[in-house]
Amino acid sequence: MFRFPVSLGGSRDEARHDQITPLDEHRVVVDEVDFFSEKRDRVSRENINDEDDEANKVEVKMENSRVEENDRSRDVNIGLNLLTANTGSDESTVDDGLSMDMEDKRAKIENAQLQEELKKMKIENQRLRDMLSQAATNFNALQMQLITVMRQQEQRNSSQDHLLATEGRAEGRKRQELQTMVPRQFMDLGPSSGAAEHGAEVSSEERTTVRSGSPPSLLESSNPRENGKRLLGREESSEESESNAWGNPNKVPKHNPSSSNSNGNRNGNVIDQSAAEATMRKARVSVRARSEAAMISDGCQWRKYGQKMAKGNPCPRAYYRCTMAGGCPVRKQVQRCAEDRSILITTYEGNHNHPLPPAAMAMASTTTAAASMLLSGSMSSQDGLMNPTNLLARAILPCSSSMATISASAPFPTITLDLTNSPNGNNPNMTTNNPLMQFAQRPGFNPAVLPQVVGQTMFYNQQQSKFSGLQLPAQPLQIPTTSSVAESVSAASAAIASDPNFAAALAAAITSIMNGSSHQNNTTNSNNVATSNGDSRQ
DNA sequence: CGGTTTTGACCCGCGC
DNA sequence: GCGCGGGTCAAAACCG
Repeated sequence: MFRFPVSLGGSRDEARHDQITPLDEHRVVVDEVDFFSEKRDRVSRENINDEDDEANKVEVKMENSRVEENDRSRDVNIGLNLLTANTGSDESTVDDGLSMDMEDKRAKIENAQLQEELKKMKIENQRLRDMLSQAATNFNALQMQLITVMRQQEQRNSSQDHLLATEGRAEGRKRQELQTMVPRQFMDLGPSSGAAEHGAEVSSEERTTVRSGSPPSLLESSNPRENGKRLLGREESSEESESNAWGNPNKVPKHNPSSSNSNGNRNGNVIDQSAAEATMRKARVSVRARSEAAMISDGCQWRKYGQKMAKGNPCPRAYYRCTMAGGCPVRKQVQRCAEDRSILITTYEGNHNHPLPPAAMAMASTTTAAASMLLSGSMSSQDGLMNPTNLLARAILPCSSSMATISASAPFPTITLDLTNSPNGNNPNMTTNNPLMQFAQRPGFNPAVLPQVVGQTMFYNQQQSKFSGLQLPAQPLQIPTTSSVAESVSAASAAIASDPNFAAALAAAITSIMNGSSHQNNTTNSNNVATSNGDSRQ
């Protein structure tokens, strides 16, 4: 089991953890558990030698092989020096005073050698990180292109259906055909594509407004509270559309007939869509982790804005808001588990509308991917059978576990990622059958990084999810954990990429998605998950 | 002095 | 309608 490093905490924490037993007195408390501290420390250490590394970095990017040659040449030189030192040490039998000097020289040379190696490792580390970042960027770009193409295809299909529907109304002999056509539209296109009456037009409108968020009028009309004093407090800027869409996710009515009234040209299908997207915005990802700290560090900056005593739990629940960017809608709740107070439950809600530092990407991607899986599973059972994400989930997560659970219970669909699994896990065999678990067993695997790979795939499907209610399958998600929670993105990605089982599963899942894509639509051009979830409200 | 935390009050949804 | 619980606000206190 992973034990988080601990350090002395402040008086505030002592007050918060008044439940600590005397047996725990010898245990020190930290302000924060930093899952990614190792990574950050590495970055900060590298910054010390930034000037030295810069020149090398340039050369690394230009020609890797040259770097190796240069490094090799350095090694040669160092070796020569060492040989000289050794020779000197041989002479030490003659003169002890000289021996001391030579020992010092050798130590210095070794030190220099170690520093050289350290520098090389830093350079390589940086290069790998750049490569990973570049790969992720390329992947996102390709993903967006794919989504765009598929949107265009679906738009054409919608147009054809729309044309047929119009003709069907004009020609009575085709009505029977039309009756079979319209239901298919609902089934294939989903609420997000607009109903048969609107077809591609609505789809086009969505594409242009998906990033601009909800019309302020909609928010005002649907939420009288926004007209009051609370509107003055924050997210008052209509330009911050994303924050308008996400700023008050809880304030979006679950069933919002007024929204359809405010958009008089929308039909009932859009109402379903609105409700579905309201549900989407309410999706939460809960992370359970063992921690003595008051809050896990996920790389983001949070501001506490409230604290409440939750019923049935002696520990207060703290409410945090992301302060990395103005108007960021992401919030999280932190509470200790009532049964096991060493477990910290952090519930994330919303998606960031701003760039994240690398240290924050892991957790953010984790929650996003988990929410994606949750949401993509929140579709009708009929569609769920054809849902590639379900196939993906089956491929990657073939066996059940209690490590993560999906809850459709009101008021919010929540997926819980349990990172507290003990060594005596519930089912030790599940690691042998599950490629994900297998590669997760590797040293250096960071469970928080996994969804950066898997989640990207899920993201695509998230955009296509049809919400006809929360008929969530009992499809637990397994996010395993190891002792090396703070490992780097590079190590995990390399492990992922090098695992043939995982690669096969992922390839199969992606293939499933591609094959099933012709039946999907309503994708967005945005890779900003913060907007993709929240701004498509109509 | 600006940002954060604390904390009581308020609002809203939901169940009875 | 009322009470309860969850979530949020915002003024005051706190902190670096």
